[in-house]
Amino acid sequence: MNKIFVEKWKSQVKKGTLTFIVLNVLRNNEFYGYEFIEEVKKLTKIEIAEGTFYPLMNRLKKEDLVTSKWVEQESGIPRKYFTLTETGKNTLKKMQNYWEDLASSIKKISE
Amino acid sequence: MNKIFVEKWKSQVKKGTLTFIVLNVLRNNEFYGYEFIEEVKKLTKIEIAEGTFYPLMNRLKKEDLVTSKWVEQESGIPRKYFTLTETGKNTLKKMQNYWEDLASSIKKISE
DNA sequence: AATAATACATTGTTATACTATGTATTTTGT
DNA sequence: ACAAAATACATAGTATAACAATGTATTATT
Repeated sequence: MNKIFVEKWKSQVKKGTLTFIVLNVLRNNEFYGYEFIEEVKKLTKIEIAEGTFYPLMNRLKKEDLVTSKWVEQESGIPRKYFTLTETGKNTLKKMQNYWEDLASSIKKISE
Repeated sequence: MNKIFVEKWKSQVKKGTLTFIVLNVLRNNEFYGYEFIEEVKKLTKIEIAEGTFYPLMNRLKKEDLVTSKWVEQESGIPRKYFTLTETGKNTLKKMQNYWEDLASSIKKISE
């Protein structure tokens, strides 16, 4: 309720951006959820709440952009690994085009 | 309902991004709504629906990031001009820091 | 005279990130 | 040995913002 404007704004910027980040990071690598969140935190300083990540991945699965498989561990809880599908790769390319336009436009107007 | 994934995603990416664009464009210029929408379309190819713009500006006014004044025209409908406040300028700087981090992070992971 | 363009505005819908919460196992600290 | 923190997945409810649709009114175009 009392988050300041910039914090609320950051949360809004993540809408859509997170999907783009997820697909980008999965482009060349397989990850499981917990690992993914840690990885993105290191790479980008962006903190993805677990309550954001798992529903997001389920949406992406439903849209057939990613697949997942359970991998049993020698010890501990099984991990669910996510991979990009072909549809996911193609969709990512379209998103990359849009993002590049957007980022360069914003760069232009903020100079 | 039947918009394809990428179109829905573009709409989501605009959340937050539009606020950032608005504040950036108003940084050095005064604009009225209709003019602003046309200007952004030319500068960035981004189409801001009027039903997005006016509620957005009202939010920014309520947050004291922008002010507005009506300007009567010699002919035609009066125009409502928007200007950044000091709070708006300071807020914009914080947003710019975040955006630069985000944009460079995304650039990094998409290579 | 009709249509498009200019100009501001509101209502209702939809999508998504977040908080809070829950389950369960393993590792670390004291 | 025991408590706390970290690992790992998951869901329910809330808040926010973009958009479509619609509305009012004036001016320019054809």
